[in-house]
Amino acid sequence: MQTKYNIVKQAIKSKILDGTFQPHQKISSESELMKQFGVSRHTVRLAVGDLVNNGWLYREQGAGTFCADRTQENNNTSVGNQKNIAIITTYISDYIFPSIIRGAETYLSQQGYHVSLFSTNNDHDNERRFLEKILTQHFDGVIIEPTKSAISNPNINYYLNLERQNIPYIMINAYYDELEPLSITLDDEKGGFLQTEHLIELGHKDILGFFKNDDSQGPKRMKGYLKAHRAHGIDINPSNIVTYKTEDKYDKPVSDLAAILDGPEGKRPTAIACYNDELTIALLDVIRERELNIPKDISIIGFDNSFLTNVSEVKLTSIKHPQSEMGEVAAQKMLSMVSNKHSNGKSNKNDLTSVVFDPELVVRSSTGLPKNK
Amino acid sequence: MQTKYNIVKQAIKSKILDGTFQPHQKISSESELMKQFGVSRHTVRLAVGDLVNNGWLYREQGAGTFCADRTQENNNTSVGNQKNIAIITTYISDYIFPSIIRGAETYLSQQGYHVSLFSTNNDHDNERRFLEKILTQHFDGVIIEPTKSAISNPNINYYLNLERQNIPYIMINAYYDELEPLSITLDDEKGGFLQTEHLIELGHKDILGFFKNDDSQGPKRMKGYLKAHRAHGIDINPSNIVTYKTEDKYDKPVSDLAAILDGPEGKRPTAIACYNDELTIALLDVIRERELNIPKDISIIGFDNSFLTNVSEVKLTSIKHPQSEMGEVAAQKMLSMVSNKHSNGKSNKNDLTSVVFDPELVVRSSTGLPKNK
DNA sequence: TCCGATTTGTTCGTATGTATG
DNA sequence: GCATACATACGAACAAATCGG
Repeated sequence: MQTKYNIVKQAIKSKILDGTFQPHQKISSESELMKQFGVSRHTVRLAVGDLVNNGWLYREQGAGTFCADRTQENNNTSVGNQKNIAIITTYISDYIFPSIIRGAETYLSQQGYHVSLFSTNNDHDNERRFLEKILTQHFDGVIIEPTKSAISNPNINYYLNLERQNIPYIMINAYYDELEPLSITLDDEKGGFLQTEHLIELGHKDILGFFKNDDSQGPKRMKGYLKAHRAHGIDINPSNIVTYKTEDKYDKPVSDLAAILDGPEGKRPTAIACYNDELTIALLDVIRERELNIPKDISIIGFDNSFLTNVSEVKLTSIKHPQSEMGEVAAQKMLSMVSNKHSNGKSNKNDLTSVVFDPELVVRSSTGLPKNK
Repeated sequence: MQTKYNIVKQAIKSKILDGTFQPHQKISSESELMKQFGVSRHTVRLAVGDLVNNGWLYREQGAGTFCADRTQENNNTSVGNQKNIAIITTYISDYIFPSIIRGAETYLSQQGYHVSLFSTNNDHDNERRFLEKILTQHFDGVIIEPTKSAISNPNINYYLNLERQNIPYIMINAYYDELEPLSITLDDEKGGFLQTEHLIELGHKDILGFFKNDDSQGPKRMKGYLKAHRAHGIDINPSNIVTYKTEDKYDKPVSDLAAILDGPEGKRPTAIACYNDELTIALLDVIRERELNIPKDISIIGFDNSFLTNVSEVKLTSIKHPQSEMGEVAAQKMLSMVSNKHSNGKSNKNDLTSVVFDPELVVRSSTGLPKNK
């Protein structure tokens, strides 16, 4: 329910949580807020009044409204033995995310932790909402997959606030470079390299590459693609690289491939390297429609070695992603960070280093020798 | 300082303290208070709003303002704003479960609830462990998908204990018959009927049916399969029914189908009705290996209308399962049960009835006319 | 010390939206 | 469908406290 006073309320709360308003600092006056949000004084007072009631602000007649100091309000911190870990991912129900989550959930659950899941649907606003929730309510730690990790993140302040409040967080799959956080990732560049090298070694020289470019995995995989070409002394045709954003994933790559396949036959690529298996499955339909045989007419390789490699008539060659293992490792690290926090200080330095998984090539039937070889 | 709203406030508070207003009793309406004290509505709302904030009253739109029950609000003061709902399913990361969970999680999260997930992996011991946790720690409600709902449940006592402790629970997908709980399900029998009837109407008379038999959905879908045969006056070949347990789902149906397809051609069924899409995808491989064309040589129909209907070269005809909608409805009902508990008693009877979703047939390319027709 | 500008506090009026019974 | 009751929102006025000059 989006009421005006609620919008004002959330906006003020956000500014407190992201550190714009520091404790005991004066916030905007009522008349300023009226202008800012284009609402009546009544509405502003409702919003501010709510926040005062919940301990976020305090008012002083004649002086102004001030940010409250919530530093040690947490008398309820140790609500018994209720330990909470949050997992934030872009999606929870799609593709390989369920596997990653399961790996973490199983471990955390066994260790007696409560696990809360949130999915940002690749939206920074949602990410902010959840970070606010974590800062507000009591959580012992967060495992987070960054949203749109390739572009600069508007919620950096919230992460810094997590650090200030001593709430440990771990990033998986990717990380925001500015933060240099503890992270559990796959070596995406090497993965992209293995993908392309496999095709090159089969004899392909004209390899179409599809890469998502709004998370940081995409550019890294593309870098591997380029490196493999260079390492084998093969020229790269710039038009062989197609990039797309998450919101276009259902349309752009499909129509781009269709255009290429319907173009002059001589210029048709003999192989395709895909950002992931999900895209590969989508592109299969384009190839089928044109009655091209895989891998005789065209080879195609996926990424992540997900369950999707196995659902179609063509079994996909792919690159192994640790999936549930990644989740489990993240969970283990998280718990050792949580216990370190309590035992205050030094610990196994082992536990506090980032992990980079090594990708492996898994060959199935979607890749083969090029036609004219 | 005697402000008008303070006078009103004190007067109402007095009536609560001297027992004029008993817990859950409706107090005077805002317009009545306006008359009584000769003040504006705004002033009344200020006074009442303060009392609501301090837990003396609660308001219900359209109904009135009521005296709160402050009898055992002791622990509530600090922990009270942390609302916890548990979701227990057999799996969290597989198949359609992520979608169901997402539907519930999104709604509960929006309403400010804290959601904890647990997966039993179809094991009664795990189910018991989680129920113990819920009984021990503070949870406001549970959304649960029964584990092995077809066979008698060893944890019935735990459910009865939930009732005794006044912790509301809702079952989704299936329910333990003995408990007669509030449940959100799909009409599985009708789904099975639609599946089979679709094949019969296409002209199939020899229809192989695969049904899981350790959850209650399986037998119901099978019942629909049988009913459709009877409704169309078609004899049922007993050997056309294959049942399997969850732990055999990767082996038994596949080997059984292989044996049948490798048998005498005359006795080969012309169509297959599957317990769900996941099984359907697995069986596709068996059919492909024998180079049979779908749907020309054999039709196959799935169940749940999951994302798997769309990943293969053959797009699966299936039966629609509400998935995320089921989760959301369960979450809504859960919250109205939780709030009823607090306002103690009467409520919309609407909210407290079970929901049975109506399945729909979704036709794609995996079903067609039988060969000799 | 007083003034005036600013800021929050109290109070009234009015209107429309939405849930309940 | 209708009356009732609470929810949201705009406008206006005056009071009381604060703060810099």
